[in-house]
Amino acid sequence: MEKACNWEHQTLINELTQGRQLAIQLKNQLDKTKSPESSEFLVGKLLSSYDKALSHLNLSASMGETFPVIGMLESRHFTAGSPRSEDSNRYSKDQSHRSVLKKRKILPERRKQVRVCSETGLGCPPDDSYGWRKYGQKEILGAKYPRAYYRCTHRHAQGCLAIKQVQRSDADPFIFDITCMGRHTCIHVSHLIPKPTSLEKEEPKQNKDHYPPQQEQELQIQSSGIGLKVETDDLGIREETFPSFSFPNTPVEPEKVKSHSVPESMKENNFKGSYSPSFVYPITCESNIFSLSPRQMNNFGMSHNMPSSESDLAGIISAPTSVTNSPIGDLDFSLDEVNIDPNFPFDIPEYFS
DNA sequence: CGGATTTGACCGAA
DNA sequence: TTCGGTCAAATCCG
Repeated sequence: MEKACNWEHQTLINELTQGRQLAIQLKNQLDKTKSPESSEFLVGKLLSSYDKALSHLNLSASMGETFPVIGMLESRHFTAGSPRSEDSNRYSKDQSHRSVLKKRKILPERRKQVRVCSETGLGCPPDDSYGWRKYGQKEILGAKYPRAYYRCTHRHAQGCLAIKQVQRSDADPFIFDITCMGRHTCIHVSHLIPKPTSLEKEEPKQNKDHYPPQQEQELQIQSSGIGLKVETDDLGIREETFPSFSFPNTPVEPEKVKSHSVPESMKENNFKGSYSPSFVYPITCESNIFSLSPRQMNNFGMSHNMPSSESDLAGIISAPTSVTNSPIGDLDFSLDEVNIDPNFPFDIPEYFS
């Protein structure tokens, strides 16, 4: 843990240092009124660096309140919100109550940023342990990417009023801003039942629907740098395995990706159109994936999608700055109701199309 | 065939 | 009037 803290500290310094250098470059560019494209690229990198740094800070600041991280770095910002008293009426079919239904959100709101670092992450938003049903998508003014609206699968069956909004960050397409509102009141079962280690089978939907409410069951993921573990309050620590993440591909235009400082290796290897549906969201590209044993990699469902050569690996490992250097290795992560699930079955279908 | 997603339309808040 | 959130019909998918 100590090592991880040092590493994290070092990474933080690196990120901030890099951000500073980029800012200087940008300043010079602006002085010389160079091409806007170049400036945009630098701004993108700058934002990315600061995002990561802030993520680290948020992470550090909330130690004890930990994050589940499967293939992403997550920072969380809780925002105050007043209770949405009329929420239970909002989805009444009675059109005469539409004025009530359309009330703007007043549910307690939680925001977090989730970083994904595989190319597939660009296609889909991160998922958590709950079953979410997408009910809308909207272009947001000033945002490059649309916002997707999800509500709990069990809304009708169990009256669960949890909803969430997912939007890709403008500054860094690897970051999803997730806003969760309401609490899950739905009952899931068997979340903690260890799943078969074979990840050849992908049944994320089924897994998703059987997770217990997180307010009742606190999970902690521990990334030991060797493997990931999930710690539950009542079951202790168990080795967690992750189903391969399966979701439809949603290509991101290379231009956009480029402008957001995606490492060359990822662009070359992954952005040429053939995304691998079962690829995984590694905890971090550099710090965790490559410390996994082959078996563990298999457990992570990435065996057939991992870079096939050492050069590929090196390419990714040495990728500049950005996707993430976040060494969240020895951090403890816990789940609350809006957290990402360790199983993280990125099965939300095509997100941004 | 049932459940999930897509997407245009609708509506209220700002 | 604009924008964001939701509805619901159409469509997709297993």
